[in-house]
Amino acid sequence: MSKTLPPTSRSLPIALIRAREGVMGPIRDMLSETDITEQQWRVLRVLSEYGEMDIKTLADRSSLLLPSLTRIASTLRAKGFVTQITDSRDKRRQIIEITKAGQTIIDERTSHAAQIVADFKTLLGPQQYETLLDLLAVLDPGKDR
Amino acid sequence: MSKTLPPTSRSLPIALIRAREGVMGPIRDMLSETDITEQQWRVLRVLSEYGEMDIKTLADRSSLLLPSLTRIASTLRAKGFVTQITDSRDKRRQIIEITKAGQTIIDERTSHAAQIVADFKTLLGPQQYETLLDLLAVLDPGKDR
DNA sequence: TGCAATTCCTTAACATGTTAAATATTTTTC
DNA sequence: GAAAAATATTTAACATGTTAAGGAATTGCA
Repeated sequence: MSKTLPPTSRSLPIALIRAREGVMGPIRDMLSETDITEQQWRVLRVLSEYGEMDIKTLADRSSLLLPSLTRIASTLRAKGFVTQITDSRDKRRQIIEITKAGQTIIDERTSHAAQIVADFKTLLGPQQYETLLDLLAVLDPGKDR
Repeated sequence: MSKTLPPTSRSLPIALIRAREGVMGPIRDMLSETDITEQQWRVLRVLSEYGEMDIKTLADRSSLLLPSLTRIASTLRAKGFVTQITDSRDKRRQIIEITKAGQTIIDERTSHAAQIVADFKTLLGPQQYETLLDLLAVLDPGKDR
């Protein structure tokens, strides 16, 4: 049983952070033309893909913590990109839905975003790209979702 | 040329975030026994590994942005885990060094941290663990460091 | 040499991450 | 059927992420 940490250059947490920086760079560049953040983009993407849902499910699917999402939802509401209503059957629940304006944000940039994804697939090679996603999924604490 | 985004469940940025959550979980549990954060731990680790350095190099090696590190350094200074002095030859430069107390924080938890790393290596298999680090390195924007 | 460009770091402002506590509503239990 | 337990969300407080601007010191070059 080793008692030595790997050099920080081979540290898994740091490697994950740096890889994320690398991937998010071009995406952030794309989003800089808009007034939404990376997280707001993610939320709109999930809403666009699945349709309306309660805020907890939304947090889970967009990998955000609830307190963050509460704030983000309020920002997106102010920008007119989502609506938020109280569920009539269970008044604890907040239901979020993407608006037409929100959907437009997604539609106008889907092609560009897809190109960025394609570039990374090319960079790694399609095979290794899939391998990477599979390996990352093993580390996902909520993979039983 | 596809114009469709992958489902968010197969999105590389999201997969990276979730994997990071999974890896950081046990590390955060470990750090919860202390009063330092994950980032503060990373900074102390780098300082312990490389010795004293200017704050910019430290930011680079610990994958933090300079404004964050300015604050973190000030926190660590207040806790007595690092010292910070102005370089006498180039008075723009701030030199950070880990203190004995800071080194103790690292030493007392290295074994536990190494065990966490070992567990992930076991989970993935040593082979695939190396593969994962290699693939992540390809995405690292600063890999020429 | 003197000043404009560059470099290093900090500050500012706002968004998100993270944990804990608070609030409101529903469900359970006796 | 009312108090207790559980659930869904928000609020609070503090740390970090991110981009832009500011301040101090050094460098480059006319």
